[in-house]
Amino acid sequence: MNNMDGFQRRREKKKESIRRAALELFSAHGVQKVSIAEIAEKANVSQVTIYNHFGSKDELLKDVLIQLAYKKYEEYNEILESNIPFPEKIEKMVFNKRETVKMFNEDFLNAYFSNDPEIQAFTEDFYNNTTIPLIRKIIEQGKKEGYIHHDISSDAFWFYITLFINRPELYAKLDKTTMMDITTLFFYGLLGKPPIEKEHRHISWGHS
Amino acid sequence: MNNMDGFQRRREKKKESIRRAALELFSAHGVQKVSIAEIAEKANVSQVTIYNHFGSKDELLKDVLIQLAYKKYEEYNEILESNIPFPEKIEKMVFNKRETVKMFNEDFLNAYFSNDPEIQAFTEDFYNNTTIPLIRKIIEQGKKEGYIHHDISSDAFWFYITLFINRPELYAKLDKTTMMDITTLFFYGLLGKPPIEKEHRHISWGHS
Amino acid sequence: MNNMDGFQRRREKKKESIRRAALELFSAHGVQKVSIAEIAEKANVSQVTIYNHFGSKDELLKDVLIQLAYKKYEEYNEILESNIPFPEKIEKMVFNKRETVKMFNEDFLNAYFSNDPEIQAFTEDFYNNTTIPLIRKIIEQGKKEGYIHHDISSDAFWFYITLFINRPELYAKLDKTTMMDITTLFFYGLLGKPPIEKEHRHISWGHS
Amino acid sequence: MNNMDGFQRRREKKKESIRRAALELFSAHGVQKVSIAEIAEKANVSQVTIYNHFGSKDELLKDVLIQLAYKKYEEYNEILESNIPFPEKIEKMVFNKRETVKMFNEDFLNAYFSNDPEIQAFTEDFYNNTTIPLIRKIIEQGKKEGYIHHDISSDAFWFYITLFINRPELYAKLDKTTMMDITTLFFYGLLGKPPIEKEHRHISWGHS
DNA sequence: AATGAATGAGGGTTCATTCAT
DNA sequence: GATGAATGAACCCTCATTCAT
Repeated sequence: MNNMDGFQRRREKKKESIRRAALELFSAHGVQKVSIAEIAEKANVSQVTIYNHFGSKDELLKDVLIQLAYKKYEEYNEILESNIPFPEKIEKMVFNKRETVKMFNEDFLNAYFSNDPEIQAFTEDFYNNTTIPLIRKIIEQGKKEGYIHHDISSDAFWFYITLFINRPELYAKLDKTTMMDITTLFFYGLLGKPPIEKEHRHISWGHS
Repeated sequence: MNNMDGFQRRREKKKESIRRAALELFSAHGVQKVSIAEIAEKANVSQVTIYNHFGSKDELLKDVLIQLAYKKYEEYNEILESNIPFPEKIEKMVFNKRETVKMFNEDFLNAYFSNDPEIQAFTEDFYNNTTIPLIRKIIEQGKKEGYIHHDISSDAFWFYITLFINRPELYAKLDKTTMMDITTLFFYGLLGKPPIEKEHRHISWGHS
Repeated sequence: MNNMDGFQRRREKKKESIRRAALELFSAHGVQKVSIAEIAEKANVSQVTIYNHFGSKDELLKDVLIQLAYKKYEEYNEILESNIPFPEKIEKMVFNKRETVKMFNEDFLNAYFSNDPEIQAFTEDFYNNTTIPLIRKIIEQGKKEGYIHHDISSDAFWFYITLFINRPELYAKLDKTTMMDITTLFFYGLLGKPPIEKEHRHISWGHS
Repeated sequence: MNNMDGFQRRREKKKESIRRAALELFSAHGVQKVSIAEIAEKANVSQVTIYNHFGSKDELLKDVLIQLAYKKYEEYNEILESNIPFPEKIEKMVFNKRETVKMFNEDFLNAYFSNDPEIQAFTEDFYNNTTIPLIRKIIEQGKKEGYIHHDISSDAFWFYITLFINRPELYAKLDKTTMMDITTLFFYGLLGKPPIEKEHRHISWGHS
């Protein structure tokens, strides 16, 4: 039993290190430019070990993406459940400079796995059972606290959010002031009135 | 001379047909997935002809991108100079379902040509001499007509615009109502007040 | 001692199950197309167990072939010793639809183990001490009973027989009438007179 | 035009040299054991050239087989149309030590291309339109001249012939006397009467 | 100027085999 | 003795690019 656990743990550790290497390289250079050989080297295993564990490059990619999806979901959920003001929650979700997820967006998935049934099933399932409930929670909270206009559909909200989310590599280049301007634009749009005192933005926001 | 012109014209025509083929394929499948052989076939020339005209795949890509940059600039400039209300101008620029330009964004360029001096030079030059003046014109007009809040920096404005621009493949999937919601969000942000009558949005917009 | 026997028996059982799996797969798909992994799976053991017992794929193949040789010999010998008319014996040997032995022919052996001394030694030894005596017995019996023409050398006889033997996968496709025609051709050749009553062929055969 | 011919001729020459190399190697070592690299080396071209000309290893194999089929057919047809006695024709067809065709038999084809529609279509077409008419011609001639017993079906005849045909690598090892014995067996079977004077076999054969 | 032919370098994948438990 | 994990070598194939006409 103990032995078995040891096996399993080791196995999972190695798989995890392969996943991590793959994610980093995929994110940095794109899926196609990264060869199995590179991943193997970065993860300190032989190429074949990757095949033994994941079957193929595509399977590895799928695995990485799925793991990532769950991880992201938990991150967001944790933020949502936390005890900070709503605008700050949104800010954390949207503008947080967490790890790069360049590859994790529908565009990419659709382009890469155009007809893969497994990925389609997962995507649909994940969207229905995980993403949508999460969005609903967010919107509910936002509307209840008066931070989201009640006329906006959840589809539109999600789409809007998605444009801003997951772009850490873009935000990384911006200076602080611009970043704050962007945040303002996010909340108030091109025409919206910016808060009177930028420095104390969070305080000045209240139930409008 | 006349003869030469004929030659030149033919030559340019062939180059153009190669460019067009390349752009379409690159946009549809991504730069890496498209082989020179495919471009050659689509453009009805031999592979070598592409090399004769452009030197290499990367050079071809650069050429395509640069041409595209100029074309896009002219499109935007034309809209700006036109005689329609400002919000409509912005809408046209941002939400217009023109041809796909999936590949034409800084992300992509940086990822692909990480250290290419030529592309860096072009990018910088184009940004300074073309993009910035354009943005400046837009902002000026927008502020003068009261459509853009006067505190927003041009960097932030540009960044914000960029998030929405060039996503025709995303907009294509949205229904009309959602699309209108997005437009509202774009102008007023999450917290902003949406127009009273959605159907006559443009009319209702005025100096807030 | 008893324990040891138990061990031995188990061991031999496992070896046998590996042999059987290997033979089936080799016969069905050819030696090269079958991987150790497949054999291991079919035999319900790990790949390493195969190596522990047989040393290598080639050794396993040799082992399988040698076992098969002995088995076939015994089959033939048994038929020969049995109490049925000579032509029927021949028929049983030649046209019997026993298990497939596609891989067990000199062609294959020579091709696969071109220079393997062990297999050469075995082949020669087996041929001298087992095949030849068997053939001799057959011919002797056949000539004594008038079923084989006395001028035919044993080499030629063996060669002739070999052409017909071990082709169960070919015979399987033939309908009954054709099969009988082939048998006739086998005994009488292209020019030979076929039996008067096909249905009672065996009866009609006699000392010509 | 001339130029075109030159191109075509060169191209065909190279393809032919690849085909020849492939055929030799496939015949000698079996399809699977031969790598594209080996064929390329033997044909004095790069591996890629093979791919440019044939597309894949399987396509190359198909091509080789199809070419071979036509060639063999012509060989046989030529013999059949020639002006020599019937038994000699058969002998030439059957026992001729032409090039090796180990790989060219239904077994092999079926095993290798189990479900390839192209090869199935070709096989069926070739069998119906080429093989069968040829056999018919042979049988007709044979029966007319009294060399084939009139009760034997053409299926059986073809099957019988096939057992003997295309085994040059086997015949190569036999001494002359044995070879003649085999020939006798082929014509007269195990029970048949051998010709009185082996040396003048051909002469002694006549309308029985 | 344009093309058909040819290629070196590299990528994903498989397999027989060994290592470590 | 048996197994899961790991691997080096090799294979088929693709691609950007060059050669020869």
